Amino acid sequence: MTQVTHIGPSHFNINSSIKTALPLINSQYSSLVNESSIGSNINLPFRLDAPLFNGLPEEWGPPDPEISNHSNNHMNYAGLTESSIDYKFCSTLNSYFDSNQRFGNMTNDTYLMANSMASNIENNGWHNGRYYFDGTHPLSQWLPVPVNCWTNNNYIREDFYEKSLQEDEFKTRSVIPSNDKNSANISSDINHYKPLIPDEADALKMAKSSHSLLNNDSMSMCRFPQNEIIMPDLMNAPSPTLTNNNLFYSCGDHRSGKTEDLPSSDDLEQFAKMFKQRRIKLGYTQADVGLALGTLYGNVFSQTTICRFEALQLSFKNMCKLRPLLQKWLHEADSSSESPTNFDKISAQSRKRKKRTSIEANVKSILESSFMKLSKPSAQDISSLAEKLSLEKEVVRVWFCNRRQKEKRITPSFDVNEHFDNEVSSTMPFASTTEDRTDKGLKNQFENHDKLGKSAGDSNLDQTNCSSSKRLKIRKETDQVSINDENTSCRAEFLGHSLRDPLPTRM
DNA sequence: ATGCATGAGGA
DNA sequence: CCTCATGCATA
Repeated sequence: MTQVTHIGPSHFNINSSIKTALPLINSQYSSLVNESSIGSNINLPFRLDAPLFNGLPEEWGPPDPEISNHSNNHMNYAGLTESSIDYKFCSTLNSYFDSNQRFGNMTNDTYLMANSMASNIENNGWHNGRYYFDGTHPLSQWLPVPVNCWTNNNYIREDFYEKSLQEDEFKTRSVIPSNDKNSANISSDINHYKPLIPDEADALKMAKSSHSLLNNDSMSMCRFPQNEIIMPDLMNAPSPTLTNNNLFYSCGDHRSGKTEDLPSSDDLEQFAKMFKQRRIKLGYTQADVGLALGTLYGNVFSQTTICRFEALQLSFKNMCKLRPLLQKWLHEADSSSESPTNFDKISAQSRKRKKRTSIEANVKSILESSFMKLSKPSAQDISSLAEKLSLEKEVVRVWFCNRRQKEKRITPSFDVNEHFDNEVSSTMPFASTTEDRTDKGLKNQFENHDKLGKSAGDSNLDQTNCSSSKRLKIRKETDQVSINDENTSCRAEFLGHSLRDPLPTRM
């Protein structure tokens, strides 16, 4: 099922983006709810029936009175200027992007908002100096400012800000500098100001029971032509990538007209994340899923495999293969309100398995270092190594096989390497984070794919190769997006932030 | 969640 | 012998 929702145009009147978008969102939402299959995923950044203040969700709360005093702008809403409201909107979105449910629960309305903000930024001089540039205000921290202009207690003057936009030192600002003493009190928590998030069940209930609310004036207020934006299908379509110019999709590979729609690594990553989240919410274990796949589609899988899928620890190809199955299962599970089903145990146990040999740490590290030197040792290499380590040759051989396989996973774990990487990583500017590792792993895999793609005319891998390279590219863009880019400026931050900054605390 | 293992399919 | 998908058994 490909759910394509047309709304539009992409650049609807932004000056009142929220006010305008709300009814539109609501109408979108109501139609989404009719699509039972995805209804349960809906998660709005505010309650649909939230009391409105001046046309905006009241739960967004009152402003900091002190800050409002500083504003010499017309107050539209609770002391915030219209632009600030837009900004809040943006930060709300960022919070969503940031959170684990970045894509899993992101819904069309969110995309709509994102697009609204992007348009706003692009077309309407969104950052025209009417914002609060005070680091203490939750809204302001998302704004790009030159580092040297950022002070905690002063507002940046409009002209200063304008100027800053021209300058190279323009930096994104997603984290309040720690060397600013005054900012100590506003560190991480406020730094990721979070909107109130409705309880999911409530939101759904509300949505389902309030069609009237959604349908009447929202629709009539929606005076936009219906044909420009194509909304992504949340469950099936390639997920959006916020790193490129188009907010709405990171299309498959279109380079050769054939066999497209192989998911990109991003897609897989997002799907896996979403999948896990849903699975847990639905109360299934990894093992349950594996068995269910058997009863449903004849393909039983072990807990291990499901686990690895969720952790992106399979090969790219393997991930691609499993995804549709899991997707299908998710649909089933999502729609049928049944609790975990009873499953028929399949108990065909084949011949006895070799007792698992456990390799000692020190031995392992020797293996590891020899792997670094030579990942594919010859039979002789293996024998001699085996002898040296007093291991069975077969064990060593298998170890290398497994090690190579591990190397090819989408997200290889680097635990074993750490020991050897110490020197390298200590020279790196940042502590090694999970994300770093992920990137490293991904690159690794891509490199492999690239090689493979070139060396042999292996058509199987061609596609893999494409998406991999693409992904790499995207990654790179992401990395640079905040540095400088004429037409990205604000937008870049908006988008870039969502992919790179630490997860918010509350949720 | 992972380490060591199996077995199919390929050169 | 290798790669690849996959899983038992265990940390």
